[in-house]
Amino acid sequence: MTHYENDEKDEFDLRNFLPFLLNQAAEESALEFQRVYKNRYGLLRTEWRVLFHLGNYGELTAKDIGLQAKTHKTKISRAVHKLEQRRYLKRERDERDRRVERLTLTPAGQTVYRELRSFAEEYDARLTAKFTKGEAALLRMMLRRLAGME
Amino acid sequence: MTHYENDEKDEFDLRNFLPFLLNQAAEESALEFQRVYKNRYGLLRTEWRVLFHLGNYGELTAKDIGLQAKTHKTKISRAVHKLEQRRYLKRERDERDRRVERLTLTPAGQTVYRELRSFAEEYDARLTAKFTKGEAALLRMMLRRLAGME
DNA sequence: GGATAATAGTTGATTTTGTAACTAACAAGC
DNA sequence: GCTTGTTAGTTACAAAATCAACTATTATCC
Repeated sequence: MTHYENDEKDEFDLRNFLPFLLNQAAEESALEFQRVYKNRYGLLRTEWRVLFHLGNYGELTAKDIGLQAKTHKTKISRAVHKLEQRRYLKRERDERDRRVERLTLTPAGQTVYRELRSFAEEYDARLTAKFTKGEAALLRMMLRRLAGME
Repeated sequence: MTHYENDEKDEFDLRNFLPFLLNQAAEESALEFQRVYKNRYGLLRTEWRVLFHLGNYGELTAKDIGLQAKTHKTKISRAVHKLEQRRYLKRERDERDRRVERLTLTPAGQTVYRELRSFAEEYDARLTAKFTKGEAALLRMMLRRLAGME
C-alpha cells in the first residue's frame, strides 16, 4: 500500500466510510469469539445466535428469533435443525396454532449456552476496556441507533 | 418476543454484546448502499471494494487490496477477474517481480467508481447526520480502534 | 548454483448462503 | 362453508464463500 494521492481535491476516504468502517470493526471484533464457537463447539454464526437468543430470552419461536436477529427464516430453520440434531434444543408444536413451534434449550444446550456466554462476557469486557465507560456507553447507543434497535 | 426473564441474576444481554451490536449496525447500514452497487451495477461486495480501493488509492496489487480490506486472496482474485471482464480494470505484470500484477482502473471503471463514490458520500452524510459532529468523529475513532486500523 | 522455502495469484471441491417455490395451518370475506 | 389470502416453517436449486491444493516466480541458505 503506497498511494495516498487523494488529499487535495478528493475528500472521500474509503477508510472513513461508515458502512466500511462498521464492517471492518464488526469482522475484527468477531474473530476471536468466532474461533471459540466454531472451533470449540463446531457452531456456525446463526447457530450460536439461535442458542443465545433461547438462552437469553427463554422459549421463542423461529420467527421471533428471526425478527430479533434480523436473520432470514431459512437460515434460522437450518440452524434450528442442526441444534436439534445435537440435542441442544427441542421443539414443541403449539396446539393453539399448529403452524408454530415453541423452541427451548435442553439441559445440554443450556450448558453450552452458559459456557459461551461466560466467554462472551469476558470478551465483551475486554473490548469495552479499549474505551472509557462513557465512550463505551455512547458507542453502544450509537450502534443501536444505526442498527435501528431503538 | 415476550420473555425477558433475565433481569435479576443474569447481567448478560445479547443486545449489548459488542460483536453482535457491531454486526447489526454494519448490516443495517450496508443495506441501502448494497442495493445500489448490486442492483444498479451488478457488483458483489468484494467487487465494489476492489473498485473503491483502486479508485481511492490508485495503482495497487491484489495483495495490497487484500491486506488493506482484510479480504482473502481468493475473493480478491475472483473479484479482479470479474472487474477485468467488465473492462473496469486492467492488469499489468510487474517486470521486476513477475509474480505481481499492478492493477489500475480503466476510464470506464473510473466512471463507475465516481458514480458510486458520489452516492457513498451522500449516503455517509445521511448516516452521520444521526449524530452530532463530535459524536460522529468519536464513533469513527472507536470503530477504527476496534478494527485495528490505527 | 542448486535445493528448499516463501510469495502472488489461480483453480477446484466443499460448505454455506440466498432465492423461490413449496406444504401445512390458520384467517377473512362473503 | 368455501374461496382467497396470510403466515410458520421447510426444501430444492443457484450463487457465493471457504479451504486446500496448485502453478509460477523469487528469495534463502548451504
